[in-house]
Amino acid sequence: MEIPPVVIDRLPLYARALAGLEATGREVVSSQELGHQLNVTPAQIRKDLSYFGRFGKQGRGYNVRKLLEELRGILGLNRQWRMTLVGTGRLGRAILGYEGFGPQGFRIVETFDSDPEWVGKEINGLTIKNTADLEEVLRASPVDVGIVAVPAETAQSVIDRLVECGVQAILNYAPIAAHVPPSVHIKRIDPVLALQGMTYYLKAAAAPRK
Amino acid sequence: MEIPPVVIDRLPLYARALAGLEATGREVVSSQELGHQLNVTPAQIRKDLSYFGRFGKQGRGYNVRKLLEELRGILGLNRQWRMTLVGTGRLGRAILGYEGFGPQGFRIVETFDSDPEWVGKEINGLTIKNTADLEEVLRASPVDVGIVAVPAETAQSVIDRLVECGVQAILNYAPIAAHVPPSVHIKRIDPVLALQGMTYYLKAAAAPRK
DNA sequence: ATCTGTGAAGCACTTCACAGCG
DNA sequence: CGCTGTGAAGTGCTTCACAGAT
Repeated sequence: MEIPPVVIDRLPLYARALAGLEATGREVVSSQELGHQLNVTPAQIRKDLSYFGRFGKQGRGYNVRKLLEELRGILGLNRQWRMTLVGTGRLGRAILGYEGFGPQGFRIVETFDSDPEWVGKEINGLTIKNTADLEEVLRASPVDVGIVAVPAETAQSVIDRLVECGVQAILNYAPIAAHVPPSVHIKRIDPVLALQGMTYYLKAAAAPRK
Repeated sequence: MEIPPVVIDRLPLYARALAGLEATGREVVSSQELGHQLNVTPAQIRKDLSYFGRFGKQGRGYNVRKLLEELRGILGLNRQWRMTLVGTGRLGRAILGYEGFGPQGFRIVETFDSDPEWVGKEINGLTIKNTADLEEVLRASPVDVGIVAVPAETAQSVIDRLVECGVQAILNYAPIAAHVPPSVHIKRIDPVLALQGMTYYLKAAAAPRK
């Protein structure tokens, strides 16, 4: 069956909430309660889950541990995912230092920069390699995900090369709308776009200028 | 007229592409070319713009400078927006150092932390204030946007307090689904969710484990 | 001849509403 | 009796297709 992409995007949200509930020792949860916690309608949650199976018990709700395990299986969260970071500028180094990836099974195992000043240096236990050697390094040490944190001008070419290396998922921090073949998944992390999408609604009620 | 939210989210994308074209001296662009650059159908672009007016010339396309100016006006990108950052941990400090906000008119003018170790210290020319004094500080120095970079446990309470201070837009880096009144706009920046939404598609074709 | 602006058609996602099970 | 699972109805967004402007 073909699952709507929006559904896939909500599953990690459910998984995270369930992990929180499990940590508190909660055993059962209803779609109503989960929905309230996540700002999602209960019907939406039930419909989303119904694409994958029947995980609940009528009259009771969902077993927290069991549903979490199911979602982890569906999303592939039970594995370790190998990632490469390209670009070790300010932003790239912040990504390298981000503590949020590891606990969720995402590990940066290779990192690249094109500045000779940085190549060979070590950050967080990783030696920065030369972007020129990307293909060679990734051939010996394949990764599942590419993280792009290079300037806008070089981002598309870096993405092309990652795709050429067989990388199927890319997290793009560069402010460009990248082109990738249909088989490759790419998501943009772009705080400026997020802000600009909100200012539209603020125009009328802007805080007094100082 | 009520504009679909997805339309608003695409406008900043158009504005960015137009700014790029303007920088190269381009005077006219068609919906076809813009769409090709951004992976958006030409019809979508024309429809989106038609919510706000008739900016193009039939047979020719859109004047780059004029359309960009229109979009800036619609989105409120011609102003300076005052922001506050709450949380100066690793992530918060990276946000403070991010060079992408300033050129787009977004300026962090107040920053807070609850750790006495950090309060009073100066980063990037900003003195870190005590989160306990949030209300007092923002009363004297109101902001348009709040950026939340505190741990998950305290994020909701910080968001509540920002809302109480009249902040109408929030950029949330904490891994929680926050609750805000309908009048407040909030967007999540969450690379882990983004990754988890892609691994679903990778499960089948994962790179060989090392 | 070309490209916009736009009603109308089409598609995708969300919500409803209720049968059925625990 | 409560809560799931799910067809069917409803909603909102996208794409089509073409009249009309230059």
